[in-house]
This record gives sequence, C-alpha cells and structure tokens, in this order.
Amino acid sequence: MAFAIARFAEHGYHTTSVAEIVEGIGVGKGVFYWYFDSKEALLGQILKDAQTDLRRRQQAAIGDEADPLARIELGIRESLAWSAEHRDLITLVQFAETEPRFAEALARGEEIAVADTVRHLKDAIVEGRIPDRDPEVLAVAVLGVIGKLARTFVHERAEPTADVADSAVAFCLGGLSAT
Amino acid sequence: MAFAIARFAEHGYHTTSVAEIVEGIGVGKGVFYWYFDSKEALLGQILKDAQTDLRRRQQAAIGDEADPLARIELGIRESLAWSAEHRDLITLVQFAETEPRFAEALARGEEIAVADTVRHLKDAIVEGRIPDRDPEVLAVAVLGVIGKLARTFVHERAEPTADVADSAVAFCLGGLSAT
Amino acid sequence: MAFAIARFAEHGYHTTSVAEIVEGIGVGKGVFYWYFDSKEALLGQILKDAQTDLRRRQQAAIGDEADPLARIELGIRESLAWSAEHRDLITLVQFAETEPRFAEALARGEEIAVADTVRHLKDAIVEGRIPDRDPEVLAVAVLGVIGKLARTFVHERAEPTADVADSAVAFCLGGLSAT
Amino acid sequence: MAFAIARFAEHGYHTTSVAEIVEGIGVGKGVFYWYFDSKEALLGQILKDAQTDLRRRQQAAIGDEADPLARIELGIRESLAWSAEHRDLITLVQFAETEPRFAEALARGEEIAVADTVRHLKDAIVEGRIPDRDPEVLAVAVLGVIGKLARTFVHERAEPTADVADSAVAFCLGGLSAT
DNA sequence: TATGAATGAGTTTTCATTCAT
DNA sequence: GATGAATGAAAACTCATTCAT
Repeated sequence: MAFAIARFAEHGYHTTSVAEIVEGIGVGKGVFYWYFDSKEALLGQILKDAQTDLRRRQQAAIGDEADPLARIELGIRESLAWSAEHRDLITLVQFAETEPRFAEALARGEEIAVADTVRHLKDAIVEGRIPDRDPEVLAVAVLGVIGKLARTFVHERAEPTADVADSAVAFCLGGLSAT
Repeated sequence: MAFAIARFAEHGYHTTSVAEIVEGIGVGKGVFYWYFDSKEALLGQILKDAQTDLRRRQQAAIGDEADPLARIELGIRESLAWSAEHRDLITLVQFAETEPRFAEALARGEEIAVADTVRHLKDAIVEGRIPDRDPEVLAVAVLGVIGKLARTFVHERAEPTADVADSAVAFCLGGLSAT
Repeated sequence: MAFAIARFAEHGYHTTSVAEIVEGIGVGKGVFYWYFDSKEALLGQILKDAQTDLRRRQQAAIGDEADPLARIELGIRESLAWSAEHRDLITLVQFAETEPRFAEALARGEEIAVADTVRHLKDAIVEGRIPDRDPEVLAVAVLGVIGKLARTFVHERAEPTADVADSAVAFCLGGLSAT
Repeated sequence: MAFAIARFAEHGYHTTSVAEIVEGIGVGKGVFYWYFDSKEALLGQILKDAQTDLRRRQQAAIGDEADPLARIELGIRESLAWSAEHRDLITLVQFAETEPRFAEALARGEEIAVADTVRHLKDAIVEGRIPDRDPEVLAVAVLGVIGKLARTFVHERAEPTADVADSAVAFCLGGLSAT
C-alpha cells in the first residue's frame, strides 16, 4: 500500500497500472489480487485508512482539553503535522473527490471531520468565545485553510511547517472571532 | 467543450471517453480531433480558459477600488459567484492538480492568483490595515477558504451563495486581521 | 502527382495521408477527389505513367539499332539514366510490388519489359552472339542488375552515373556471354 | 512470427492488422503486446532474424573454401536456396526498404552483405582471377541478380531452382570476368 | 501462496472519403 | 470548380483481471 500511495500520488491513479505497482515491489500480479479485490478496492482501502488515521491522531492530540478554541488549535496543528507526513495522501484524497465512486466514501469521512469541528465551534459559541455564526460554514472554512496550506506549503520533507502552522492558527482563530 | 466539462466533472476525466463525448453531442469522432489535438489537449484548453475567465471576472469586479481590503472582499465575492456558475470547472481543476501533466499548467495560473492577492495584502500591510505577516501564506489561506467553501456549498444551482459569501468575507478579513 | 510521388517515396505510401498531399500543394481535399477516384487510384496512375514513360524512353534510345547486344546496352544505359531522374518512382514501384492490389498492375508492365529484353536476347542467340540459355532468366537477371544498381548508386542528384552505367553494361554483357 | 510473416507477405504490412494476426493464431490481442512492443517492433525483429539467418547459412555453406570465386558461387547458390525457403521474407524486405523507419535497420544488414562479397571480390582481383573493377559496384550487381531472380522465379515451393541457380552463377561469374 | 502469460473489452487516435456550402 | 468540416470504420495499443501451473 505504501508503494501504491507513492505511485498514485506521483503519477495519478489512472495513469498508474497494477503492473507498475506489483513490478515496483517485486511480486506477481496474483499476490495483488490476493490482498485486494480490485485496483479500486485498493484505493478505497487507502482512503479509509487515511481518514481513520488522521482522526485518531487528532483525537489523541486534543485529549481532554477543555477549552474549545484550544481544541481547534490542537486539531489544526495536528492536521498540518499529519499532512506533512502524508503529503501523498492529500493528493490522493483530492483526486478521489473528483470521481463519484470514491467521492461517496470520502463524503462520510468529511462529514465526520466537519462534525468534530462543529462540536468544538458550538461549544465556543455557547461559551461566548466566538460570535454566533453558522458553525458548519465556519468548520468548512477552517478545513479549507488547513487543506490548502498543507497542499501548498507542506513539502515533502520540509521542517518549517511550524511557521505555517502558527499562521494557520492565527488566521483561523481570527476568522472565527470576526464579527 | 461545455458538454465535455459537464461529463468530466460528473464522471471523471479518465472515466469519460472521447466516444462518450462525441456521442453525447451527436457528432462523429473525427470532428473531435479536428478541433483538439487530443483528449489531453481538450482538458488543457478547458483549464486555461477557466483560469483566464475567472481572472478577467475578478479584475472587472475589483475595478479601480482603492481600498485593498475592499479589493480582497470583492475578489472573494466574485470568486464565489464565478464558482457558483462553474461548479464543474472547480471539480476539473481539483482533478487536474493531481496529475503532473496538468498540474504544471495549473501552477502558473495559481501563481498569478496568489500574486494578485499578495499585492492587495501588501498594500493593506503598508497602510497599517492588517498586521505584518507573510502575505504569501495569508493569500493561500484565503484561496483555501474560497475553494473549499465553493466546493462544499456552492451546489449546482443553489442561490444561498449570498450567506456563504458573507461568512467567507467575514472569516477571511477576520483571519487577515488576527494578530 | 509530382508532389505525391515525392512524399510517397520519402515517407511511404501508407504513412502519407491525402491530407498531407493536398496541404503540401495548397489545395482542398475536394480537388484531389476531383482528379482521382481514390488514393489507390493515384498510385495506380503514377505507376502506369512511370512504366509507360520508361518504355517510351527506352524505345526512343534504341531507335532502329540493328545489333541486338547494342540494343541491350542502349536499354541499360537509358534505364539507368531514367532511374537517375526518377529515383522516387523506383522506390514506389518497389513498394507497390509488395501489395497484391498494386502488384497485379505492375506485373503486366514487368512482363512487357522482360518481353522486350527477351526479344533482343533471342536475336543475339540466333546470331550466335551469346550462348543459347533461357532468355527469360537472362532478361530477369539483367533487370535485377539495373534495378539494384539504380536503387543503390543512383542518388538524387549524383552525376557519376556514367561509371556505374559502364560497369552495369560490362557486367551484363559479360554475364550474357558466359558459357 | 511465422504467421505474421506469411500474412505480411500476402496482404502487405500495413494492410494486415494486429487483430488479423492474433485472430489467425487464435490468441488474444494482449499476448501480441506481451511479446512485442509494437507492430513495428515485430517487423523489425522479423527482418533482423532474417538477415542473421541468411548470413549464417551463407557462412556455413562457404565454410573454408579457399577459391574466392568458388566462395561467391557457393554464396549465390545458398542465397537462392534460402530464398526458396523464405519467399515471404524476400517480399517483406522489399517492402521494408521503402519505409525509412525500417530501411535504416536494413541498411546495416545490406552493408554487411556487400562487405562479405566485396572481400571475396578483392581476393579474386588480387589473384588475377577477374579484372580490376570497383568491387562495390560488382557486389551490388551480384546481389541485384540474386534478389531479382529469387523474387521472380523462386515460387512458393518450386523445385526447379537448380536451373535458375546455374544460370545465376554463370551470369554472375561471366559478369565479373567481363573486361 | 505465488507467478506471469493470457484475455479481450475498451480506449485513443487516424484518415480515406463525402458533401453542403 | 473548390473548400474543408464532418463522418465513422478501423487501427494500434492498454490494462484490469483471471487462472493454469
């Protein structure tokens, strides 16, 4: 799977053949179809694992932090850190969203991510920390900032993610607080 | 081209065949290759036209507005309005970014979009309207918000774009002003 | 036709499209089909004209020469001279022989060429100038020498055909006289 | 390959499709591309093998014969015998010479064939067996006789090759000895 | 378990030919 | 007489998937 992720991200899903993948890891085609029902199933598995892993990481990072805005900040930082480690997956998700058969599966994960953020935002609104605006829109805006910054600045092994993370946090918290 | 854009966005670029396109518009296969060198060239042309059109629209909307933050607001609103009218193109761009051969061409357009925004941001910083932070990062964050909101909320013929636009503007200006 | 001959010889018959030809001479496709029923008919016409022209030239060169071996020598020299002027046609004939639909038409021309030579050879045999061997085989051998030398040494605008012609004549007359 | 050779020779290279070939031998289309990179590569391989095989046969036939003219005679007879067994290849080579992309590869084989013959001729000249004329032209003339006779008289499974071979040898040796 | 030759439907692309203008 | 856009059959080639070994 690791090899497939790298190839898909580098060459594109459709332009990477199963032959290329099995050749790259030095096994026969049969072994591929032993582990995956199809090429499509492989990508499905990759996407599912990615979403699961990111969410687990975010939850672990947030822990039992009580402050909702602090929870959002921790989520943002963890998302960027995860993105830095999994650049290829970002690309793959972006592609998968453009084909209906994959988009469907992704939509559920996206909903969960939005729901997580919405929960924090509602808490913050209730506590009077941020003005009362549609939390769903705000959540999507935050995810948009993170995703785009991840795609643009989090290069393969670049360390300076810290600066970008600071900016991202400031921008998002500022945006959320705007009246 | 209009038909191809719709099909590509709906079914995916690779999963839409040239046969499907020409059949859909009721012409022979040869006519496709009379107007386009290849399927790849068709998408290239679509992307190029899209970027050109969006930029023209933004510039027209901004006009000679003197206030840099107002220019950014106008740009955001126009981008969302354009996105509402060209949902399919948003999807196509998203896909194209994931395949190297298309990504290259897109990169130039993206650079221009960022540069446009950076110019406004620098003006705003000089005028003391927003704090002095890396304008490139801020510009990308703004584009991230717009893109994600466009993809998520600007459904095919939904009118309520106005609300989302208000939120987007508030969020972005708030984010830019954050210290 | 001159342009088509050049293109066919340079790129091959099948790899040269009608579009290429009409574009090269700056006319529309319609005009091509006004003068020729098909691409195949064009090549057929070219081949026919070529055979006719070569034969006319040979007959003119031979004139009313009485000596049969002198007639053969004149024919050889004229063939090589003609080949020098029509290198492209040599290539085209060579190709045409390899496709049944063209080969048939060529066969008749070839038969005539062989028959012409055979007549001279029979005269020479009757006069005791050369030994009595199968004149058909001898004729073909002579044509083989001429054709191969033409293809190999008679380059586009090379003058030194004279040397080659001398060698060809000597070789052929020697070969015919061999016991 | 054997089937392809037969079809190409019978119908022409361009007018024989890959589909026709695989259908003829009762396999799927993919198997063709498993063994050959392209239709072009198939012909390339056929031509290469043919040249290699013919040369091997000639060398075997000539063995360590000391007399240069005897070597040439053996070469001529072996070439005609080989041609009788591989009529189709003769046709294919003839076609291949008319398309630049194949002609290039053939040219090297032809050079070798000429060089082989030139070597014998030079020996014969040094030994005073034949007059001192340009051995390259003589070699090409000999190859022309062999090729044309092969194409014309060596029909599919005709036995009477012996007569033709005798004539060919006589003609060529006579031609070489001509002053 | 593992291999990789084989399959064949499906894809992009070409191009001789036609015909409305 | 000319044009060149349009046609669509046919070609080369790809590749996810299968299965005998």
